[in-house]
Amino acid sequence: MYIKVLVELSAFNIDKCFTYHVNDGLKDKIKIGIRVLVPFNNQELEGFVLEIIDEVSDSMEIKDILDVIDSEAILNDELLWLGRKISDETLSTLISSYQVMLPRALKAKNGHKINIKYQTLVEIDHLEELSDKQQQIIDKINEKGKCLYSELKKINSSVDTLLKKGILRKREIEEYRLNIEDIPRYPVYSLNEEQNRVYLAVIKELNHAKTFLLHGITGSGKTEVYMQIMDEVIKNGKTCLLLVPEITLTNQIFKRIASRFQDIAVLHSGLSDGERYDEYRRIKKGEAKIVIGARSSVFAPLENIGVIIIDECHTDSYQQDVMPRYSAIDVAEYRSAYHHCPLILGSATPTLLQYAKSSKGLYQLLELKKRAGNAKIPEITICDMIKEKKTAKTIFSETLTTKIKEKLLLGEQILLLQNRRGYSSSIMCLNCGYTMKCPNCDITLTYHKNKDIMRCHYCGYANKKITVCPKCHSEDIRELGMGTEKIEEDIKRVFPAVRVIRMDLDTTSKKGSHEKIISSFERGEYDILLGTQMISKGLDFPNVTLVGILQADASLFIPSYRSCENTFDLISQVAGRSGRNKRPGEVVIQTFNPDHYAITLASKNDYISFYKEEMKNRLVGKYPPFFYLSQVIIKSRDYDFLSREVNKIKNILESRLSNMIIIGPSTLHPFKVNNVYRFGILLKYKKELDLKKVLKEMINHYKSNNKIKIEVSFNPSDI
DNA sequence: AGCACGCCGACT
DNA sequence: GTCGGCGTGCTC
Repeated sequence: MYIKVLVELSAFNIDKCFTYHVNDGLKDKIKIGIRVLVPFNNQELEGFVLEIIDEVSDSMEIKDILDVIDSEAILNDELLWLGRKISDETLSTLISSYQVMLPRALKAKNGHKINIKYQTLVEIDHLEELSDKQQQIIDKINEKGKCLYSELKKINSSVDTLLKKGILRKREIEEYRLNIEDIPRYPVYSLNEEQNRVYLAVIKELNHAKTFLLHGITGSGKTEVYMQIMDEVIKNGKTCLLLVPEITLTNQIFKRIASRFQDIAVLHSGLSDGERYDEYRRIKKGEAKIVIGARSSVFAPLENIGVIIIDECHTDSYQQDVMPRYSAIDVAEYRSAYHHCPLILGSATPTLLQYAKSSKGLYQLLELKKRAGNAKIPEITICDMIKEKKTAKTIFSETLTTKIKEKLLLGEQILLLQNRRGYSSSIMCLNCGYTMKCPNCDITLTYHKNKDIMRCHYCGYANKKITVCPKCHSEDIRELGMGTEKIEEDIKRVFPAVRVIRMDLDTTSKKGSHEKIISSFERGEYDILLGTQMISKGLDFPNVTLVGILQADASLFIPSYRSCENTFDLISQVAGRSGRNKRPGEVVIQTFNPDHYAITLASKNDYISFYKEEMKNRLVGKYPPFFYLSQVIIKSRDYDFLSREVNKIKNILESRLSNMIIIGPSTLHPFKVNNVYRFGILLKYKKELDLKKVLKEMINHYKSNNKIKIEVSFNPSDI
């Protein structure tokens, strides 16, 4: 018996099956989709079995596999197919496409072992005449149905005697590490007319692979609609997959859904490897009816999927920006086709591309234009910081300061958004203008005051803050710009009695800290939640009646064709956190550009006008949705070699691709990450034609050259 | 001569 | 990715 094995290494030149021989001892254990251990270039590597064959034709040297790792296939037919599809569509290695679908415990990778935990269950085998003490044990088992050995042992030690006599027997069962604490009860709302229309439209298509765009303003009750659809799906004996942008949201949404449904699994980056593996096994065994999770949960090994829902579908966290550069939304479409089930994309601010697709009829548009219940749309004030600047001594305008004081008196809560973490955005010498940069990356270091270090937000490099300029030896060093850390300091200065909690990448790096911050704010232990964009999406705090956006311009002037869209999204989303309950909400937007259309239209909650306005710019600039925009990324540690090669690549692309606007090569930002230099070539096109073929050949041509790496990012969100 | 280091091709 | 083969260049 011979097998074709895809080994664990992700490089284009070995991303193919290698043939191995299986000796008779291991023959019976071989299945397609399991992992095996194989010798490979004087190493031992793990790999996936993709094919089983009886004979080999030519006389190449074939080695024996060393061992079989799994008893059951970890890649089923659907996942095997999905992996091939993703690798074809995104020009990623096949192995990376399979690895990304699996929890760390099941990836083909030699080294780390993540165990399954077991518990010992005690069951009754038969009955006999027993002593009182012994009878106590039997009664306990009868009462509870099943009992753990450890529990019984606590009652009295006769359990061991009973086991020895064979009256009781032990059985090992798998233990799941994730413990769900008490789930609060959430009310079941009946759908209003608008919601009901959406519900019925989806229900009608439950057996079809149809994609819906649910455009519902913030607070319009999308979650309730999702739940009622899921209810119907489960009644039909099928399963549901719900994707949310990040961990912050998983827990909040999880609690709401868990209060109504059973058999839910969660998958997100906040879980330990062990917990994640447990959740994965529960799903695989069919014990979970609903899976809630972030991007990679789109690969959850659910069978018989009845609906896939992607909440906040405009979010760029559904795009992975390392190999395989897939979009969870695309993958969801593949799976919806496979399972013949609907896919619902929900958002208050769909991307222009998504909305354009719905106007073209590629997605069926569903709308929710009213807030659910009696909640009102928040009142939004735009605060012109040019006028305010004259009087204000802090980053807080007078308007915002007054409103914060008001809300504090009323005992209501406030959300403040500052989309930049750390203390200051950079450190500069005022004498010579020198700014501190990361030695590995082409990026200015951010000052973090509480640890008194300067940190690179790309590679994590950290160093003590300088007091003397390394260039001119001046001691006139200043911090420029403001991050959440500095704002927190400011808040404490301006509002001394206020209880403020900060939520950003730095305060949420510990496991479980997301949940801690959110629930303590929810319980009213703090007045103000200050954070980066991680507080902007989906959170639902009934007592928040004021949202302040401190520097709304920050996202407006980053050099991206999507900066206006991003600004509009951010304002709309965070504004939507205000006044979600009985009391009306307010929002203050601080900006130096009070007349910018992204800001004025967001303040009026006018998505359609923004869409129309922004579409004009996209047409003029030949940007999506009018053109596809993709990027060829070329990386090397060798700067000279790279700069020569990128021009060659551009020339080849130009000669091979017609009907395409080719821009570049230009340096990516940051140019250098972890001592690897990076160039990008932009491709704008209306029709793909033979783009993938040409790019595949390009990758093929360079695959044996390990000095240079080429990757392609189709429709990336970050340019 | 002896070996450390970098480059490069190959890996079933 | 990482092993080994080979060449270069430095040191004993």
